[in-house]
Amino acid sequence: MSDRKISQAVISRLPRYLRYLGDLKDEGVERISSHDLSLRMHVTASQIRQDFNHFGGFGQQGYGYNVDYLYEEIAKILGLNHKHTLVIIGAGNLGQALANYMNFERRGFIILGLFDKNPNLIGKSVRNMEIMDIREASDFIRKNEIEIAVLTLPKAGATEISKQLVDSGIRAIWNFAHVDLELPDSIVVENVHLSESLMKLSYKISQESGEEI
Amino acid sequence: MSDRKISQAVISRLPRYLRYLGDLKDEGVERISSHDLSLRMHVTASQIRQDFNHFGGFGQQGYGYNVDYLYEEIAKILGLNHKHTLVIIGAGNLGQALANYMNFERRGFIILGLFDKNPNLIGKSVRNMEIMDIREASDFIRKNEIEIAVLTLPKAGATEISKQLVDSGIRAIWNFAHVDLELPDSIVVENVHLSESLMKLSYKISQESGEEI
DNA sequence: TAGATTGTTAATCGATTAACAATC
DNA sequence: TAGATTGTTAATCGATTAACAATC
Repeated sequence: MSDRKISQAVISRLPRYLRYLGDLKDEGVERISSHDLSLRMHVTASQIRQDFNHFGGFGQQGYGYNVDYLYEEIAKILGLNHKHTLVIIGAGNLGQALANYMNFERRGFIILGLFDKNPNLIGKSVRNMEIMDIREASDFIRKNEIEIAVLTLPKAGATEISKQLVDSGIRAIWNFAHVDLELPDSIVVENVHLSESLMKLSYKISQESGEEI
Repeated sequence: MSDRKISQAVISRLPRYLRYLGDLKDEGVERISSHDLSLRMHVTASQIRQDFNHFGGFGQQGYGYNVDYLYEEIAKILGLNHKHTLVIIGAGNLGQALANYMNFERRGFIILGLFDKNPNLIGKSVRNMEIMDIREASDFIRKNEIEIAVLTLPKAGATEISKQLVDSGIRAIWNFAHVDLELPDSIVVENVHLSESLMKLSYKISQESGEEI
């Protein structure tokens, strides 16, 4: 299926394409040219065509791209045609917020369990799920063949726990902890470092302020 | 101060440098060479030196970099030597989670208000702050000269509200809504699109599965 | 002084954009 | 058929890596 090694830059743009194509679908638009899409997205038409052609070309000369078809194809490339099971490790504010984030379910990401080590949280109910003791996580993951672990716990515990998760058969970690996890290459890690994002914002503000110098 | 237009790639790496330097400080390490840092961070020493030299060079031949000094300099570049005031627009799960995220305060990001349009949330207390009616946001921002707005509300309202915020004098938006805001160039926008991050994770999982083909 | 390591220039690599022939 | 627009090759641009002279 896959023409090995699509660049990270291309992958990062796919979800955004999907979003715009979803909007077009909602507007009832049936087909779109790379040119018209480029105007909406503020990227070059050339880049759009290059990106799509990494996966074999979904368009037709003289016509453009069929919106529905292109949407489905990109969704498939992103693996959104499969269901994904996940657990949330760390049921603090962020973990609970993500658990309540309904949109994930819509995309096929099914939350099956929440875990924490804090006795005050264990047993508490979030979205009809009881928060479980983190010591039960390994068994749960094995039994339910969980694919993804969402790591929403403090830096301190993250490295240690991530190794246990991998030993339990987890295949991917969505990491919100402020550490770079060192795990076998076969384990997929996607980082969301919120504080780093906020620092970038801060940098840009400084630049704006100093502009007139 | 600034040698105009540092590339986005360089900026994105600065917070990570800061994190590693913080760890080194905690370990009591006084100085480090680009080579040793490159081993820890899994990047090339060349890139490290290039990155730092965009800002004028913080090292010394034959010695390396002083950890404390380098840490302070990068923090300054990122604008972390100033306090930043912010409000959270949208006090749902995610908004509340961010409000409770103490680490922001430690970095000088001071949360001064939370707003929502949901009457069930207005008046509720989060971290000793009462959630206010979103209709009061403009006045509040003006009166308190708020710099940053954190947008944690559904796609639907985001575009409209973002314009009001800008009219009220907001200078930067940390955007968690799944839209690309179209605002004047002088307004700083930093996006955190969680669902796009999750899709990238999903893509990588598909790649891993198909690897043996 | 000799050794280490930076700052910086040059070489390489990869990603983006431009151009155009193929084709619907 | 003529016009539109893709798929794809070639040109450009930018970012990363390598190399080394400067210097602490």
